Amino acid sequence: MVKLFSEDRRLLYMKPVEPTETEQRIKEAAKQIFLRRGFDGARMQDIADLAGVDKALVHYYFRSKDKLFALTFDEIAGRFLGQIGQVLTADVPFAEKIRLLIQQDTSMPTEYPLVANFIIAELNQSRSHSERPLTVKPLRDAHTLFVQQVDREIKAGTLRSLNATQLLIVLISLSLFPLVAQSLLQALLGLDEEDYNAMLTGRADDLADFVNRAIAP
Amino acid sequence: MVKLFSEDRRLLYMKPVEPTETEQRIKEAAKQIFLRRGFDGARMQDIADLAGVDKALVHYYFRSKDKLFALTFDEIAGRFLGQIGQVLTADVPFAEKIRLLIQQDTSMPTEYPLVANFIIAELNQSRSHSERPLTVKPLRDAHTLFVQQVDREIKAGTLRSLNATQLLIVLISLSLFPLVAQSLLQALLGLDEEDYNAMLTGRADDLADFVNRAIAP
DNA sequence: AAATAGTTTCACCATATGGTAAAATTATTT
DNA sequence: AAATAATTTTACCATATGGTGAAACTATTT
Repeated sequence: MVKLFSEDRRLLYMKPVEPTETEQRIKEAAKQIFLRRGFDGARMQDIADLAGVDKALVHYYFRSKDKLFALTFDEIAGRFLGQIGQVLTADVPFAEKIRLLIQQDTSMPTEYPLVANFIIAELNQSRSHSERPLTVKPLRDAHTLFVQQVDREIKAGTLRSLNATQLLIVLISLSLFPLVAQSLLQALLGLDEEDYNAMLTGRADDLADFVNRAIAP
Repeated sequence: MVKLFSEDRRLLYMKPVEPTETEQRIKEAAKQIFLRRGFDGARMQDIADLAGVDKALVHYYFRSKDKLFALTFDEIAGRFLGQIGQVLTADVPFAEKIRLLIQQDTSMPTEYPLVANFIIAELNQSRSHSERPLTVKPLRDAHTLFVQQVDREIKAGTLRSLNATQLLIVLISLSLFPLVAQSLLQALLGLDEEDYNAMLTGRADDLADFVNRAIAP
């Protein structure tokens, strides 16, 4: 039996064999480093160190920094956007959906703000997006669904007439900005991290109430 | 007459003589580069090129990348935060203030999103803030004033009872997030830059209306 | 005009960094 | 157990990058 592509299987664009444990460790390390430092700030050496392997191994498994980054970015962004999309398309009453959207973001593991921030920062550097709009595709569908639901509710008279897309932007803004701009807001409000997080906790209900008042017929 | 500090006057922490035209060009170039690429992505060479001078001159005037960045950051952040603070403390009716807050952000020169983004990104890298909380001081005052105004309005019955700080966060979120996360939202909504900007334009009135409904007694 | 001070350019350095070839080692096949 | 393939380590390389000293040049003083 002939083995094609020997010595190089990690580079193929087909699902390779089981990912080694090493490979996983490197991936996880890459995630941590890229998340915290961004593409430009990340060092292949740091990733290797965190994974406890030699730098050459990182290249062995992922070829280049760009490739490793692309992979990492897609994974992070995919999960993140998937979550948002899921809520957006969830089959729950509208008022509840608002609470969910906001709550999910403000009650997430510590990593979440990093994630939101990372995605936005790297998208803005246009390093990641242009070639891979795929990640965002499911979100676009979510958008469509959301607009439909809003329009339905408007027709049903349970919502005042408004632009669904604008509402969506409002909701995402309210839920994500406090995470993305945590450092800025902390400074502005004069809060340390603990106080700030305390302030975010339990905010969902108030915010949902806030929004519901604004969109009531 | 003895001249102290010869050959080195640019490095003193006292207001030096007139800033040279060259010095200004370098500062402006630094602003552009740092704004677009961030600290890690910025290259001293690029700054020099953009300013049309030799790289050594950049160091002559500003010593190190860190120093140049610190200077640039303070200037950018100072102006930006100052603007927000100004609106926050402006002596206008409350409803109007909301419109102003939102409008100023959505009707600014193209540079504005970059600025907001830059500040948040660099603050998050904690590269800039910890040593220089100064920049944010005026904003803290603005915060205090804003809270007072809201509380006054609540007592006067023109506002329903709510947490002023939370309201402030809402307002800033609504105005800044669409700028900060433009790339993300564009992708999500499937809009190109032109469409996106069109969507933002004229949004202020609707948003003000939105908020006013939410906070009406 | 000589001297001094300030500005700009040139030629470099040291180090950091992404990346690689090849040897060494450890599975896996046959 | 030989042979083959996959993994890991070692020792590098080329280039990019922040930074600097000194020469060259231009203003300013005296």
